[in-house]
Amino acid sequence: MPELPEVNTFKKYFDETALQQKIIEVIVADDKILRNVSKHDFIEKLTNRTFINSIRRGKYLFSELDNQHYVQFHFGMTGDFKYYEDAADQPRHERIAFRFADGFTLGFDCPRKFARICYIENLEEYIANIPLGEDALTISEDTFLKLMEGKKSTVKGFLLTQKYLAGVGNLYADEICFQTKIHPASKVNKLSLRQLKAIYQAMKSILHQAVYEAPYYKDYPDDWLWKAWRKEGTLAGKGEVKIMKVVGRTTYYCEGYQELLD
DNA sequence: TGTGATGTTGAATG
DNA sequence: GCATTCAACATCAC
Repeated sequence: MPELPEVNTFKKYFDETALQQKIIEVIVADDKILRNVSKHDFIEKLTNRTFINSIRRGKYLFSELDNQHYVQFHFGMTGDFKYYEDAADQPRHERIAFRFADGFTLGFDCPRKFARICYIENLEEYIANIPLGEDALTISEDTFLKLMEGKKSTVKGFLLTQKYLAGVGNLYADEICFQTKIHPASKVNKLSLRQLKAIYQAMKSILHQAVYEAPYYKDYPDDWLWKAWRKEGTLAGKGEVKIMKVVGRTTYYCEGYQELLD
């Protein structure tokens, strides 16, 4: 699930459940998703600490501890939080869990272990050293246009590259292309300035709607490509929905409706 | 049974 | 060095 809007939902969930509570126990059932820290050190560093804040950038969630260090949560493809009291509610693929003083537990569920959890002592320095662009929700049009300038990659490939801008994933990239009537395999350097600006505007509008107006997929507007997602067929007045691979990712687009500039 | 999945990365290539 | 592509990662659902 987790692209920018979903991670934003995770942040809200985290803030509502985990902040300002003493962590009395850290459970590491599987240390595969711990990256720069050993299981032993992670447990030691977090036990008896308290989360006091969280920051989202792109698809990353950085949770601040009361010693000004941070825990990074990246959800990979299948990461999710679950806050529960009864052990029977423990998620099936819980890899890491924090037990709080109030008896509740925040579990990090992740069937496919593509998630990454790190311990960060200096957040600014850390972010400066990973290839992570500005957040897609707040990046300025000027910066966005400068980034796209002269790029030979496909539009979709550009939007998915987190070092350019952080937060757009496979499904939102398709939606942005659909709403701007641009084929996802079009080359960035073949687009007009008007089209580049349209991509920026569509990205802003789509992410904004998803973050602020549609907390669940089912709430998305009916005219989004999403509604036709996962099935090929005719989209009223817009043509045939087709599936192809672009930069190795499954891509939905509307043939004849989205212009291919190659 | 085989296939593919909403993400990232590091090696390979141009 | 830079831009870009692609296989690999681990597991499960269809």
